[in-house]
Amino acid sequence: MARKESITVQDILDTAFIMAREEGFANVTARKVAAKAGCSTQPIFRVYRNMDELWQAVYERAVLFFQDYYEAYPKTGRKPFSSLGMAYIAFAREEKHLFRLLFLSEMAGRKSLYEVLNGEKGNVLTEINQASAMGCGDPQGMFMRMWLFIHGAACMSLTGDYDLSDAETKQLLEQEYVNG
Amino acid sequence: MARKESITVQDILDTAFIMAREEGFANVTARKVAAKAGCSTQPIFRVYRNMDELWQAVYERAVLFFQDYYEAYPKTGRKPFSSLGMAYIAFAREEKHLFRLLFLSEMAGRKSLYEVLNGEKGNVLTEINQASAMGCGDPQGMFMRMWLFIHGAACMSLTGDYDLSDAETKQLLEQEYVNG
DNA sequence: AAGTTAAAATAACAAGTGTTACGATTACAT
DNA sequence: ATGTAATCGTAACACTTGTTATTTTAACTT
Repeated sequence: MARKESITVQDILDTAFIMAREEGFANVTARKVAAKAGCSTQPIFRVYRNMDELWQAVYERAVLFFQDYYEAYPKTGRKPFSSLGMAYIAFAREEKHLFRLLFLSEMAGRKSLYEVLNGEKGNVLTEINQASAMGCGDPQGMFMRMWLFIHGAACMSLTGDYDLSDAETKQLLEQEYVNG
Repeated sequence: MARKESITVQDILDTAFIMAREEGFANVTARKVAAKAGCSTQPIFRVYRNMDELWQAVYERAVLFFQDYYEAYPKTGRKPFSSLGMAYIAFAREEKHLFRLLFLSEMAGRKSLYEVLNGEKGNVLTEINQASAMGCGDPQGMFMRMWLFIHGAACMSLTGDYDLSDAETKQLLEQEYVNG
């Protein structure tokens, strides 16, 4: 019979994802992943047809990672979009490489912002309904305006051009909501 | 005496800049620039010590290009930051590769947002003073909040997640200013 | 113990990168 | 015309990339 596999799909995907997270997506190359996983490049191509497939898997893992990050983020904001926005901005600050991959890359097969935000839980819809219930006349437009604001803050944090503190972020977000 | 030069610094820099603009900064390689300029890679290394120097020159040219773009952009907005913001968002839409390079890259020697926006003309200061003259209590804070909004819209346009029309942009920007 | 078979390692290929060594070319002074 | 010297093209080096061919290794059946 055949030899038992010593490097699993999980080993490879785990390693590749950690590298994407810590060193950036561009560093997820066949040889570098193999080196970090402690094997040759061969097991990668047994499990994945080619590097594109591995990259796609890493991307999808990053989507799940973000959704978990949001779930675990403390829900202190009292206004709609406030917690979602704060989680998003904190994610940009703390997970720069993943943020770039998810929300700024030109990767083929990239999901839309809406798809990534929504996941299985439908966060955006929840917030929009909440805004509507709180008397917001145009919750869709509100979401869009809020999100421009949120995405702007996230990107500025990324480049270091302006990095809001959590308190500032919260205050600005809630103020922004009032103004809508 | 020596042979006369047939490929100038301008030839190389022009070619490299056009490539950065049309094909993206990552495609500005020695061989590709040479091919497009119709010469070997040798003239590049006569004029620039190495590729880093050429890339730096391309970057600085992009900064000037943006500043000219803003100067030439029609000043229809009646509120502070409105025209600057519209020009910035239009730039993101029309010059995606240059926008990435200028405002989202991790390039070494990258200027801060403020430096790029200000240039020699001091656009930001002008707008802040104008806001102050129009009775805005906290023009610095106003600028910052407006800019989060503007940058957010620009980045969303870049990724195609949400592309505002000029009219929408203008309306939102002026509405945002009122709310500040 | 020998044979089978899949997994993993080694090594190579082809294409790309920055960079450099080396001639050939060309323009001018002599 | 000849010499000089800088410019440019050719070719190479050293390195990286994805991918594949080949060999070695290991596990189980017989």
